[in-house]
This record gives sequence, structure tokens and C-alpha cells, in this order.
Amino acid sequence: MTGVRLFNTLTGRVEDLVPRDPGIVRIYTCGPTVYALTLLAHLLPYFLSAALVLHPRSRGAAVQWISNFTDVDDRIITRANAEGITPNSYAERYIRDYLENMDAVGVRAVERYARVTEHIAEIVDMVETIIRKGFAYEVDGDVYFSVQAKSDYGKLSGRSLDEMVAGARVRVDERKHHPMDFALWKAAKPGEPSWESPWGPGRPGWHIECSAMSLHYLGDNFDVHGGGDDLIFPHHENEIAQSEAYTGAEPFVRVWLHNAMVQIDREKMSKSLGNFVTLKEVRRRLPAGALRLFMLSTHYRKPLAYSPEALEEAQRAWSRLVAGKRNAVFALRGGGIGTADDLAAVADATAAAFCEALDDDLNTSGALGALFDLVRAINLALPRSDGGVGLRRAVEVLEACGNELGLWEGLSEEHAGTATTEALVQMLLDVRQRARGYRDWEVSDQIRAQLAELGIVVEDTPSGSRWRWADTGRTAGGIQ
RNA sequence: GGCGACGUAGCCAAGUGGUAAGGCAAGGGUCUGCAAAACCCUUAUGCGGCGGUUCGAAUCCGCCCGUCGCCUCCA
Repeated sequence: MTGVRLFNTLTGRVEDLVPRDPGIVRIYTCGPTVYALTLLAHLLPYFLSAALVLHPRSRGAAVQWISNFTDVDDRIITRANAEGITPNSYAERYIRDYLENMDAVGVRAVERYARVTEHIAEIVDMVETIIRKGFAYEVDGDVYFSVQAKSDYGKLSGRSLDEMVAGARVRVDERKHHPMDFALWKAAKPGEPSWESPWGPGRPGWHIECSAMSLHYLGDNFDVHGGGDDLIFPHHENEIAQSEAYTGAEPFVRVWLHNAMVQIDREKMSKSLGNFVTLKEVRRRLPAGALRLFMLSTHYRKPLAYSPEALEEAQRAWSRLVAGKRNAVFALRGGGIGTADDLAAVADATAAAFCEALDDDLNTSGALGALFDLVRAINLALPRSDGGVGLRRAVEVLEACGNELGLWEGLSEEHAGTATTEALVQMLLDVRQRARGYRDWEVSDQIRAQLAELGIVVEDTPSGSRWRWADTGRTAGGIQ
């Protein structure tokens, strides 16, 4: 038991997450086919999975998180050829873009991004076994999975073969036994990268790589497999069919976790529709923590509407959270006088509410609500706080909960100013303080304004002035 | 056409039987040299519509309307 309940696409119900191996949760998140820049929308399953990894960890459970790059694919080959470079170096470019983006937004818990081209042996072995067990057949160097051989084919997406054939809009390949049969292995065409196999040179079909790699790293019947809900069919449906045919151990995955699509102008944001915003572009517009808040403010099973305005709103909301935390930290440092407060109780209640919300099918918006409640309590308590137990506990809870959702990513506190810089700033603030003592507002305001131009925020409080670097995108730091 | 989601204030959004969290925006007030931050008050007798079940429904059931996704590459 992990305490976490998740909506399982396979059963259509919210269920307790009971790991195969007590004490460790094993998660696989479907990664991208690396043929283009990372989109804002690709972030959602990763933010979601990150919460699913960090939340149980906060309670001491071990979690193993694997993801992947699909680095052989028609589009990669076509585009690489068009540019006159190898598919490998083409894919490498977008893998780098992806990793750089993930690091910048603070997704760091992935243990390994498995690459298809590095797991061909596992894939070939898997295809051989599936054929041997009578679930697949070879035609002219191609290998197809026989959907009719797996009687429960369609159980994830909830459709029957008859329905799918009726609704199909693709022309049928005459060599296939059934129109819905899909390729496990594709014979190489001229000019394509290929690997040796019992069926001649070729490369893996689209779905087999995720099965082979997730089984390789996580074993049969692992716990959670996640991704966008546009992958339910055919990708995940096919993964189940071929994996269970291969292992004979059902279920392939215990819980299927699917997030709804990120939309832009009421349509799914996707590469193929061309209505996308790249992650790189968005990162310039707001700090990573604010981006997290934006993407986690809606429950994952509801579509998330992207717009520049929505991004700005999220950033304003985030600023409130951040300001609350800073206020508390500042008060803690200053240690003003006052009476003991009851903040500790509020903080404990917040921690409990936050935890319960995440346990309940990753209700991130509910969890965020709890944090806002704590911020209000902090602000109310500040004037009378003694900087003692309550405040300390409040900061602790805010730090811990925020970390689970990545809300503190890209905070300017991470900005590495040199000791000299900090001393210079302090010197200016001391001068400014004297000016304020003489009520020389002109000099005082000039110092503050010029520091602001350098990305340094100065705030005057009843207990003195404080300064910090402005929050911006992570790489931009405080100065640009 | 088939399968699956969803529809809560100006906007975003939680809440799945007991009488509407939270955020943003707006207006009013307080604090403040100014700025920032903050606090208080105001903003849904109502949760797409119509019926039904119930002492009681945003929450359960039926029908209808609307939006989106999948059925083709897609996180």
C-alpha cells in the first residue's frame, strides 16, 4: 500500500495503488519520438509522473521511474535524409533539446531514458518469442502481431475488433491476416537504418520498443504506465497485447495512467496540427515553478487550456505562494517579537490536506488550494509571530509540499551571486538606509530603481529592508 | 457512425448525497514617505437544460443540449 489512489484506464475506476513489490513503486512514462522540438504539452505527463514519484517518496517509499526516447521512426529517417545527416545525429539533436528542457523545468527524478536503438537485442528476442508462441507471423521480412490471437484485444480502449474495422479509415494491407494487425518488425527499405534479425535486416515497429524496454527495466506486471490519453489507442492497446503475449503474465501493467490533452484555442496542441508552443519559448516567459502551477492547477483528467493569459494568471498566483514563503522565511530570520501563534496546527492541517489530495488520484488543484490556505494563515500570523515553532513548521510544510510539485523550481534564491556582489548590494542598501533616515526619498528611490534594473528587488518592511534577485526563467538568472 | 471524457461565479478551478475550497480579475477599505508585500469587505439561494430517486443532490438515475479526445502519426 502506498496510500495513493489512481484512476486506472484499464478498469475505469479509481483504485488503490498496490505495488507488485511491497515498498517500491515502478513507473514507466511514455517519452517522445524525437523528431521535433519539445512542446509545452509534452510536459504534462512528466509533471504528473514526477508528483507520483516524489509523493510516495516523501513518505519513505522507494520509487523507480523509467522513461524513453523513440529514436528510430519514419519521420526521423525522412527528415534526417532531407538534411543529409544520419538519423542518429538528427535524433540526438532533439534528445538534447528534451533533456535540457526537462532539467530546466526541474524534472530530474527519471532514472533512465531508454533509447530504442540501444535495445534492439531485447526487441528482436521479444518478437521471436511472440512468433514462437503463435501471436505473430512473418511476411516478406515484416512481422505482424495477430490481434485475433489475443482474445482480449481492445480491453484498454474498450472497443471490439468489429467496431474498429467498421470505423477504420485506412486502406488494408492485403498481406495482413486481419486489418488491425500491427507491425512488430519492419523490413528495411533502401536508405533506412537497419539491424540484423531472423527475418532479415529491418527495424522495430512503433509499439514494441516501449514493451521491450519497460519489461527489461521494470519486469513483468510493473505498477504504473503513464502517458497522454491520445496513446490509449493504438499505442498502449498494442503494448498490452504484445507484452502479455510475450510474458504470459497478466496484467502487463497494473495501473494505466492517462492525462487529458493540453489545448490551445479549444483544440489539442500537437506537432501535426501545427498549433503548438515550444517549451523553450514558454520557459522564457515564466519561471519553472509558475509553469508547474499552471499545468497542475487543473486535474490531469481534464483538458488544460493553454493561452498566454492563462500563463500570466498562473504566474500571479504563483507569486502569492512564493511571497508567502519568503515572508515566513524572512520573519524566521528576523525573529521579531510577539506571542506564540497557532500556526503549527494550521501547518499540520495543511500538510495533511495536501497529502490527502494527492493521494486522491493526484488531485493537484486541491493540493494547491491547501497551500494557499497556509499562505493566508502565515500572512495573518506574521505581525504576532515570535518566529518560533509555528512559523518554523509552516516553512517546513511549504518547502516540502512545494517540492513535491516542483513549485520552487526556478526561484531566484537559486541564483548564484558572488560574495562580492552581495557585499556591494548590502553596501548600497546601507547607504540607502541612511538616506531614508534623513528622509531623502530621492536618493533612496534612485538606489532602489537602479538595483531593480539590475534584476535586484528591494522591499521595505516594518522590520527593515530586504533584497533578492528577481524571479525569471532559470537560465536567465537575475540579470539579462 | 462507434468508443470515452467533460460542462461549477467575469475568468481558472476543487468539491461525487448533507447544504458551494482556493486562485486570478474587479470594486471599496486598512497599512505604507513611495513602491512591494499584506489584511478586511463585496462578487454563484446556485453548480449546461428538463424530469426522476431521496428528509436532503453540483454530487445518484433518465433524456436532451454543448464542448473535447480517440477510432490515422501524436504526451
